[in-house]
Amino acid sequence: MNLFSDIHALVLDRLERLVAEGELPAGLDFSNVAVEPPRDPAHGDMATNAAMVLAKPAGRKPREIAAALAERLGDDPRIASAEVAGPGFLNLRLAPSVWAEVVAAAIARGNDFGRSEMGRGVRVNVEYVSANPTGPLHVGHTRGAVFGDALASLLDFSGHEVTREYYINDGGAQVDVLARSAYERYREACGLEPEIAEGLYPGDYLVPVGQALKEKYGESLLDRPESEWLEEVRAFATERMMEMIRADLAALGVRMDVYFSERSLYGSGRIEAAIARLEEKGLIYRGVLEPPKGKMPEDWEPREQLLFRSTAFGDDVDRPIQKSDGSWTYFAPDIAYHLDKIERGFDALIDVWGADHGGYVKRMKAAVAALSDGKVPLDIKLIQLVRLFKGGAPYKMSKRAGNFVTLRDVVDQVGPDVTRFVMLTRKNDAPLDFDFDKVLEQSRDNPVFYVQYAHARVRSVMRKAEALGIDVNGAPALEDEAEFAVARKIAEWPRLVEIAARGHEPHRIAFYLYDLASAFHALWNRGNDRPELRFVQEDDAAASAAKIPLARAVGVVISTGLGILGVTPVEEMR
RNA sequence: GCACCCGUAGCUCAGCUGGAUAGAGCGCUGCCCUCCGAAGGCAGAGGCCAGAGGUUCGAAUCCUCUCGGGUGCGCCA
Repeated sequence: MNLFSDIHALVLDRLERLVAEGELPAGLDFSNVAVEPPRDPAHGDMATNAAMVLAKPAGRKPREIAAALAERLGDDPRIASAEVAGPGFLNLRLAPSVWAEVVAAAIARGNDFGRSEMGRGVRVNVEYVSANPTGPLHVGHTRGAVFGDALASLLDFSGHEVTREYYINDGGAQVDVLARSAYERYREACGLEPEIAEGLYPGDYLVPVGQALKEKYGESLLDRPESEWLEEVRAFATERMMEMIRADLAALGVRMDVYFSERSLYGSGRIEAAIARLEEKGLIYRGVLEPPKGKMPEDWEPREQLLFRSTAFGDDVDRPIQKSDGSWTYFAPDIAYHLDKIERGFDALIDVWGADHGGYVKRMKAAVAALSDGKVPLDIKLIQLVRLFKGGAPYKMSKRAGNFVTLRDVVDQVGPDVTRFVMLTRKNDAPLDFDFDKVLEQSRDNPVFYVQYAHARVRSVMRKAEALGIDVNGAPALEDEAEFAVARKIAEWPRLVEIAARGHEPHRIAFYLYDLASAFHALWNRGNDRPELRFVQEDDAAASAAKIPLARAVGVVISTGLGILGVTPVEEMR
């Protein structure tokens, strides 16, 4: 039950009636007619802009149309009143019974309340994390992981068919560096002095890899040229890194459907095939790029390269797909990878990247547009930095990795639930401050606590009701304004899910849950002064039975919302 | 130099495919707690939505320009 779409449908029906009656001309476009919650509760429960949107094409004054629409809406039992206001808004007040129905519907549908059919039949691929397999995941990856995972869940909840995917960047020079770094740890394991040269990965996490190499190969790799061990050590170390990364993700509660290896594309002919596809469209040519303006590289010299005509799709310059030595740039396998996604039949692609990759967005969109003939949209979400604090002071740590704070450091300290929620308390493109102390604080200004506390209060009510033998399946009855405020918030949930899903903005769920918790706590606090508003009233089982459904519905929505964010709702606060 | 992101209360940030008098938390001011629903509650002050034009019934939101901050700019991914 989505109350807003129900009323929206009602408004459209009455507009059709006005057309049939000759009050409005035929052929009007109703697509911009909206039914929304008004900012000011004094304006009623819902407002529609229909009259203002239609005034011009209909050649009538907005307030006249609004008045006519108000009259036609009056015969629906759900509409208690319809008033023309301001420049032509129509403010609707709904019958009290409607809110009780919403509460009942939330309880009846449980964690499916708010589930949408919006994405029915739409296959979406969400690619996120995709960190180089050269070390443990750090905080930046953590935010991307949480965002991508919550977005995937949100899309699933709104009816899309979702695939969660990780692109393993195991094809470039960085995995050779990994191999050399692991080799030094191997030498160390063999009792030799490791030489961690400049540019190699110094982190302790490679020590066990070195030991494992010794267990597998003994000392047979010592004193042999790199060319003889590089490939095997690289494959071994990469596999170990991916095991570690998978374990890190698991600790955060992230589970991918597909791990796609960049390396698997090399030598398979698929990169060549992807480039050939672009070439058929006349988008590949040999040319020389202009040097970048303003910041001339020291060793710049004009060189002819193989270029992709990304400017045909809005990019600023054409992009190289081959280095001057003839090998592929990182862009080439990425093109092939995205072609693979297109060929797997996805209707929409989403990539989640760190904000430092922003300069790469246009060319990737250009490539996908070219390869899919514009049929498969690619949305790229950039994740801004996480700034770490502890007790208000900047936080630095280098336990395992040498110079950065890892996902494990964060999860071990505050737990996966807190980590996930906090990571979603900012828009993806805004920097996020993460304070190890504040996120565990039990106070109103900590949204994690505030939302969990609301859920715990609901559970507490339910436990108490059961202990007292109160019927928790009764019909809801609402009387106080604070109760209606909570019910209105609950009614917004299905609408919010669709808005958040449409915009690929999971943070909206977190903000909504905070608002819902806030309305719930306000009602709860009201019970301090007015005991008759308490959910459980020990001396009045009938009153309790009428009140408890609202609390229960709040619990349903909070647990559903937290579920989308990947956060476990708590039963009680400790 | 160019591109992308950002600029909203003292601080940190929300703000729905353009909607009415722009919201929340912190901080500030005032009132309220003599247990068992105060790990606080209620109320208030605080804004030229960076600035200037434009689009329209209507702009924080869309377009252009300016200013300020961040990120990136062949042979790293």
